[in-house]
Amino acid sequence: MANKVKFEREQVIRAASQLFWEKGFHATSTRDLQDAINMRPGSIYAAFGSKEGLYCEAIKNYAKQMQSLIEERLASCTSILGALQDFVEYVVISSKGDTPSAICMLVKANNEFIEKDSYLYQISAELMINFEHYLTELFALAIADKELSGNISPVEYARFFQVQFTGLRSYFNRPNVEQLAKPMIENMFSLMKSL
Amino acid sequence: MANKVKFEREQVIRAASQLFWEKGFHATSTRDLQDAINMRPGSIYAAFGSKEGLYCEAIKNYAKQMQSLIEERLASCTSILGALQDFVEYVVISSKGDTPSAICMLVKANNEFIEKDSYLYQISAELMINFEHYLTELFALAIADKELSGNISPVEYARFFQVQFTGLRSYFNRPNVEQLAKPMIENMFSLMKSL
DNA sequence: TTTGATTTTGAGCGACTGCTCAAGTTAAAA
DNA sequence: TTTTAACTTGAGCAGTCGCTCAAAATCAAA
Repeated sequence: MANKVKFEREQVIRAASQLFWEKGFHATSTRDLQDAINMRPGSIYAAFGSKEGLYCEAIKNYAKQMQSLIEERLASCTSILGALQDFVEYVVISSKGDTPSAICMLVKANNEFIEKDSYLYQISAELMINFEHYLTELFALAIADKELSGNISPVEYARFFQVQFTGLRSYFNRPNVEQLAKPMIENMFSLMKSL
Repeated sequence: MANKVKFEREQVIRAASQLFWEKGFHATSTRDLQDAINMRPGSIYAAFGSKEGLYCEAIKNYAKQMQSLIEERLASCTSILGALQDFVEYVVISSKGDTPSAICMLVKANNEFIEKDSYLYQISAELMINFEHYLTELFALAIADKELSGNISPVEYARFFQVQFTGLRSYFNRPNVEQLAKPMIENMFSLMKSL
């Protein structure tokens, strides 16, 4: 009995994610979304409940995609720091043209949702904390592999990475500075190795 | 002949600036502004032309205020780096409670206005470049005063500062990390002195 | 083929947006 | 005191917002 859903959920969420990442939550209208994911209001609200509900799936998808970018590079690199540097260079430099924004979607969310007890703020904060935990594990491995000194703890490396990475992405979200990216990323990593 | 304006322009712009800084441009409605600056639509549009016009004045005011925070500290400090560290500590730690957002208003603007040829994006980009120039001059003085090695150029110090500062403000725009701010800022400056 | 549960559609609701402008108020000049 | 140009007011316009829901379309089971 019954009918079957005609849209591909994963692919709809990815399309929505791109739009939300580019424009932010407030500046993205439900009409924009309808066009981007090719669904009518009724279907969208049946599937996701609200604009917030769809955004929620979208930002979780973003975080997952970010993590898999690292995982791909860990699989093909010999060193953890090499994989991370590859990742940073990809995000800040190579992917520049195909990406909706230079700025991390989690950071954008964190900036946009000012009510700290709102659901979407808390989701974005949680995803950032998860990412820091993920990085902390990686840096613990890097210390164990003698890639890093271990003079500071894994979580301190993770914080250092987050500050640098966020700062760099923000810095390169402006025109006419592209050629500075490579050397500044190299500085970031040589600095980290000297800690 | 005629009547005189009854509002104090500077003070109105400051109030608008606070609101825009907190909520961003899109999420601030003209009704919100009316309440915040205690003016009716007719007067606002006579004085500033549009919501954009008022935002423009507001963000310029923000940049000026930021610069005078540094200047105050330069006047009362013996060293340039000491003044800058004071400034960073004030912005990231001390002012936390009285401030509409932990994030720099210029950075927020840069994130929000995605059309790179829009007037407001260009204003925000210009103000950031001005700030970098200002920092560059300060670092040139710091090198001349032997506070910094001069192994890298003043503009490279300025870029380093911008990346760190933006990254830190972003990092501390979340709950339960306050006690990390002081040591991380100290690391930032001892790192800079070791470059 | 018919049935009937399920999904899709899109007109349109009530609220809110940025903004306008005719009417009212003010105060310096006559 | 009267005049009159400048300023303030707020009802309300045209457009957009997030979202609903009755009607149409779809397809597995009977």
